[in-house]
Amino acid sequence: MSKQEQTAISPTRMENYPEWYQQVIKASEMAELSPVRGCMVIKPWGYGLWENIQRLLDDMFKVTGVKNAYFPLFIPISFLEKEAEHVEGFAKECAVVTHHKLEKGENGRLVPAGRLNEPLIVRPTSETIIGDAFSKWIRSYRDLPMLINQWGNVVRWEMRTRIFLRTSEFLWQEGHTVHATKNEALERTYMMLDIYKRMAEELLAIPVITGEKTEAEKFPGAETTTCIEAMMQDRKALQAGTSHFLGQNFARASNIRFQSADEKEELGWTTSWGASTRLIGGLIMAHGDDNGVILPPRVATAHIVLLPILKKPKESETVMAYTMDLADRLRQFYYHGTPLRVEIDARNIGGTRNWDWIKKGIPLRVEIGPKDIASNSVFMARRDMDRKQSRSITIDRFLEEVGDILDDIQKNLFEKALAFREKNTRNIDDRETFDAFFTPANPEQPEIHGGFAMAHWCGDRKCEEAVKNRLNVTIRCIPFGGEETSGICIECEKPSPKRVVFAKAY
RNA sequence: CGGGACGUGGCUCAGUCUGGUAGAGCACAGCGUUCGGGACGCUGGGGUCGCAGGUUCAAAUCCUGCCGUCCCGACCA
Repeated sequence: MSKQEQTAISPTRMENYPEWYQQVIKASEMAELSPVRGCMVIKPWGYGLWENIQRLLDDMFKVTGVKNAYFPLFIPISFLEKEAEHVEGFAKECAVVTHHKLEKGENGRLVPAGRLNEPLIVRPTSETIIGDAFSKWIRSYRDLPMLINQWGNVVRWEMRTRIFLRTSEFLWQEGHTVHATKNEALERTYMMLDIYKRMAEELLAIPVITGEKTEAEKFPGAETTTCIEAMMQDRKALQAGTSHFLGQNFARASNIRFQSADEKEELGWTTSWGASTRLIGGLIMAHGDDNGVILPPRVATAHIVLLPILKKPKESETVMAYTMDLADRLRQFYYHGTPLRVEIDARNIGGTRNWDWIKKGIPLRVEIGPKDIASNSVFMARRDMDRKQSRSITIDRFLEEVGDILDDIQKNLFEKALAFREKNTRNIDDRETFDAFFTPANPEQPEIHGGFAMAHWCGDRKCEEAVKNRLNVTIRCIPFGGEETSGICIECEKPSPKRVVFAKAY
């Protein structure tokens, strides 16, 4: 065997990024493919992340007055038909329920029977069915704003699937609100986008750009779609959350009307906003390295694993007792409002045990052996640092500093990701440079290339499409903020007031 | 849905061209020796070779169809 440093994940990110992504998920036991085409099984280590994201996001929503509710999985086709653009956008990828029972057919196989009068679709999103409820719930301006969120699953029949990033069924949250005025609805749209930005940056440690989608990229039926866009380590963009201003389109379609203070009947103004299990894919691709996942402490399924060094039976008893006691003490520590999540792995399987946790990306590994106990210390390794930087630390200091250490990991991950994005974001002003930026040296086996190109765009859909056809590069968003600098469109050279974010995307 | 590759124990793959009814490494279980360590030895369990037909005395191997996975396009969170 060669003695050179071997990575736990093969291939490495540089060698083959898509394959690395799949191997990381397998090695970390976060999820796996299911027997159902395009659907995944989320395993405990992955689902734990989702639970944390869910809880923290939910808290942020509730602070702004949002309440949770639940609406049906099935939607009558006639509901989807109500909003023209909406149908256009989703009809192509709907799972349709046409029967309500099974009967024994030939060969004893079960066959669908009992055809439904009106087929149902499995929700690809719930604007229409929630709109229908809202139309009944809302009578007067006193009922507004209506602020509802639903945690659930949706189905979109995808051509090509990728675990966590694009599966036929995925878990998400969809918020739906109704307001008396346009401004209030717009305000809510931006408020929720800001929550997503905070969630991504503060909890997932993923820096994001906020902005507005172009006409071509916006949600079917929306007036405007806003989004957070993150850069993955292959320099592609990932849309990690969206918030839509729906104008009065869905209010009209679902007949959401209210009586205003001056006794007039008016149409409501609605918004919707969502974030999904795709976030987990983003987390993996933003922070993972060639040894596996690296979990940001704020959402990590577990924060710390205790690894007792068990040798001789006599010592083992002491070491185990000590380990259990340390676990208890750690669990009494509150990290950002929740008790530390501590695992104990007492398997006596040699170094494999350590590597299992490295691949899973747990922020802190703590070894406890007889020598540590004798010196009142533990041996601690941080997942965000080199393995050789493990160090001995006294128990007292560890207990005192554990929160700071986790915060430091969190901060370190964010800063690394931010530096990476900045390194791979460029202002580009001419087409030659632009095309070169997005063209791999070896098209047969494309190496990691490109990034975010901040370039001028005239606003014409045709130019956007031309770029997409030529390079498979799209406008990820028209970023908020940023200075208004006039320039010329990267495609047609007509004047443009502002740079937009061009990138290849997931 | 188009173009390409692939489908053999849990994982990675050999065997397929030139049919003779399954192999390796890793993982798993037991025992022992090691061990602040991705250890080693011995022993053992586990596969009707994606599915369904067909050709043949005989099919993982040849033929047809289907299903699934991955990559590249079209579509999308």
